[in-house]
Amino acid sequence: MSQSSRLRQRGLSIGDISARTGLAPSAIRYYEDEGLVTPDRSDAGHRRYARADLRRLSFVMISQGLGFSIAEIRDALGTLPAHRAPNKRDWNRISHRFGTALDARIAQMQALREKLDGCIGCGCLSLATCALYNRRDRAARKGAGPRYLMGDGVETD
Amino acid sequence: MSQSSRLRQRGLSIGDISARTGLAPSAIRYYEDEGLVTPDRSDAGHRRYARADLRRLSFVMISQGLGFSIAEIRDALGTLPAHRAPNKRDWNRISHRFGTALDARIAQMQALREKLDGCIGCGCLSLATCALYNRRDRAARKGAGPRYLMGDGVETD
DNA sequence: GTAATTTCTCAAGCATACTTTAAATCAAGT
DNA sequence: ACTTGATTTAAAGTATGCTTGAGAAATTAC
Repeated sequence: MSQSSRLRQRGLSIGDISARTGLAPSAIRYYEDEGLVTPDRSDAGHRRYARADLRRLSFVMISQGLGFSIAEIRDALGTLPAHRAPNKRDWNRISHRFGTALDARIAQMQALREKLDGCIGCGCLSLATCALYNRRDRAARKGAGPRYLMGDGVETD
Repeated sequence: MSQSSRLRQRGLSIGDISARTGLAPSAIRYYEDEGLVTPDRSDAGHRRYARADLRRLSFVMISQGLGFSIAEIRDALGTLPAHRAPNKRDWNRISHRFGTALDARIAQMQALREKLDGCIGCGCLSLATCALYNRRDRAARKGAGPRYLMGDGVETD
């Protein structure tokens, strides 16, 4: 590791950030392209990150893990104060917001699960009449959307 | 619609299937490329579907809505009897399997939600130490994975 | 001082799940 | 018969979230 402890002139290098977050440098650069972090530049044009960016990026990782898209994460990060490092209170507010959204998703999955149960029971898996299968449910999915947290396969009982 | 009622010589056209399932012809062809349906061909090379394919495709739609990937759906369909039209019992079995997988996903989301709560409480959203943020959780996501059911944004409380 | 490592940018590639487009053929209606 | 509409193929495009590769410049290590 370059010299993460001395912090060089100003800030951490992308390698330091990569080592500390576990994110690949390419991913970190991609997040910058997407506006999730905006590091300074050294005289030579190398990225220099602030310590606060570590927390910012870990929020990104966590949110990704929770299934939120880059766009959603960008929006959430946009609510953080611009000219001072976010504090604990700021992060709690933003995390709480995601927690609420997560609850909504869980509730929706449970609702679908119950509908599926209904379908299993009545054997109606036939379309037009099936409660699982209607425009509302399908129209609710927009774009390629965020990824699933657990891509676990279908396990047999 | 061509002549869906008379069934022509043998089976339904892709247009009939599209009209009945709501799927775009391009999607239906794509599902064929992916091995989810294997229609016959007319003398001229046009696809001819059996009635059983309607149920098969609605299963695909429902499963997609539940967040399963094409690969998972293909695997599940692979367990259906090959040389007779699947009956109610077959569909129930396969649906039940997906229901179980869905339950597992819900449970995992709830676990993550609880971890997030813990993080909000302790303000630990800092990385290495955060329970939400570890290789296990992240490694569990494979590939681009299936899409979310509801791409609903983050709503404010 | 020199070699090895890191970083830089930009473009292209990969996976998933499709849609769109183009040019051609087939089927249906009148 | 002729026109309109449906279907065919293969290839390319779209969106998301990155990774990989190439070539060059900067930095670090010895």
